[in-house]
Amino acid sequence: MVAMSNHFVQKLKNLAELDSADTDAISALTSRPRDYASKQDVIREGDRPGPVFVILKGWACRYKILPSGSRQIMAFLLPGDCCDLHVGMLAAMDHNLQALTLCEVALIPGDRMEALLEDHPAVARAMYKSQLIDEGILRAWIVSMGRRNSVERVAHLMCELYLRSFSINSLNEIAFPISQIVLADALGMTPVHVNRILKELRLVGAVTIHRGNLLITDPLKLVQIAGFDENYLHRRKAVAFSRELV
Amino acid sequence: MVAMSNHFVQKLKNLAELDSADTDAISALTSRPRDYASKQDVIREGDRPGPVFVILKGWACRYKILPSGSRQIMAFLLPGDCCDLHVGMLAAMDHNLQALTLCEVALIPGDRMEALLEDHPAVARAMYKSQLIDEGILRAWIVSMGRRNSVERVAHLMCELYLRSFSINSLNEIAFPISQIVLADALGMTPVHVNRILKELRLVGAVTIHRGNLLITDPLKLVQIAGFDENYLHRRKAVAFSRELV
DNA sequence: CGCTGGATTGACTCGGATCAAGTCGAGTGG
DNA sequence: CCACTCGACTTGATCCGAGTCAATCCAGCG
Repeated sequence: MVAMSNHFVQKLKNLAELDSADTDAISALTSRPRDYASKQDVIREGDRPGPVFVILKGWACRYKILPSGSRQIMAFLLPGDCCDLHVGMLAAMDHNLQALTLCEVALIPGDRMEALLEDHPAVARAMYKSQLIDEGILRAWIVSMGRRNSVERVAHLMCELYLRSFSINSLNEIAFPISQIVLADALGMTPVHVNRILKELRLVGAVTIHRGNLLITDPLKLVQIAGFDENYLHRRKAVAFSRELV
Repeated sequence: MVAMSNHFVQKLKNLAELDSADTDAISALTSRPRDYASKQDVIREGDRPGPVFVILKGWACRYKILPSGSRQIMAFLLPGDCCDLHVGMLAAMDHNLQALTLCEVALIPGDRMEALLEDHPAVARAMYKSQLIDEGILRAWIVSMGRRNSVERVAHLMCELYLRSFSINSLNEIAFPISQIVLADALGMTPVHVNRILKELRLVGAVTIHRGNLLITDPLKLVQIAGFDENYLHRRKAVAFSRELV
């Protein structure tokens, strides 16, 4: 089977040495993706979890709605990202998963996933590593919410998303398909304030957002504003920002 | 081997059906715990991760220090909790782990842990489930930081810690061995404000803290203030608060 | 061509931070 | 046994970052 290498394969290859048998097995499991429209829920809080979701194209997010009606986004899922391994063990989802753009999502049944991990130890290693990194990202998110002010918070998220999508795109400009409203829900701010902060970052020449793209005009400045340390992303070879850093 | 059942065993038993061979294997790996003094770091950011840590007695936390010097706690570890499975795969810790009280910690070497998971599938299931729940707790923490005000945030944390330590203690009162300063670092607030909030919660008759113990005087009120929904803890049989809830 | 959802900007408010004292309790040593 | 110290707790006064409320602008689209 000669499958086009997808973002998922690409990501796992960055996490462990995979041979062609490994990548073929992965490709086979992700060959029949399903489409989700922008703003469509992939799975909802309370639902019984089934297959493992793998985002092949587009952006998605995890979120919760509070009694008050306000929403908090706890994670962005980029192409190549996958949702919780072993979710099937839980009785009910404790949060929602939603497509932020048109998404291509592979659904891997729990037993097929188990078999994959069993038969391909290198894939298992990559998946476990990926899970560890995801946890690190959650922890970094908590740090941002707790101890960074709004400019720092916005800048930090941009740094993270830039590095996470670096493998896909070229330099300094990445796809950034999220509205200020979504950004506000992710950062625990109001859309109004997000708007002001973006303006500020634009005025100091750090970044600009144009037609769904994020252009980092001054990487070093952005990193400094954010107080960004990429160690929590556990990338093997640090290229992007680190080149700019001392 | 007739080992005293410890909190770790107890916790895993709540997550999966374990036979005596399973529990014996676990006990064997946790029989030589090491002591850590209060405020002592167990492992530091940047360190190469080694064994898996299991908290047998006492409280610990994960935290990060920002360039500004302020600290954010991202997780509390209670007796029975264990740190990341497979950490050994990462090159460096991205956060610190610290004892909050005198702690007894078991150190399980990576290969012994691998063998345990391999030979005892039920234990593996319990561990994976535990990891999923820990992630849910991180996500709930993000929601608190992003969208709850300080009273709600304090109340929510109390609800969570109460339920998490419920298995150990009896009703309405739990050990709560953390200072207001630590609480502030966990909730992204200042110690001064934490103090005021605690006073407020005391005055409305929801909770009191006395000599390192948390007494929940009005569980229903606390739950209402927090907007607490315990679903993210994925407990099999819901007893505690839910009895009070409609 | 009007409708709609996002982006933008201004005026005003308020929750929580900051600054500054002062209190309390557990050691600790003379 | 008491004075001293040190850390945590408590309280008040003031300040500021971000929320709230309310218009307006703008682009895409049916």
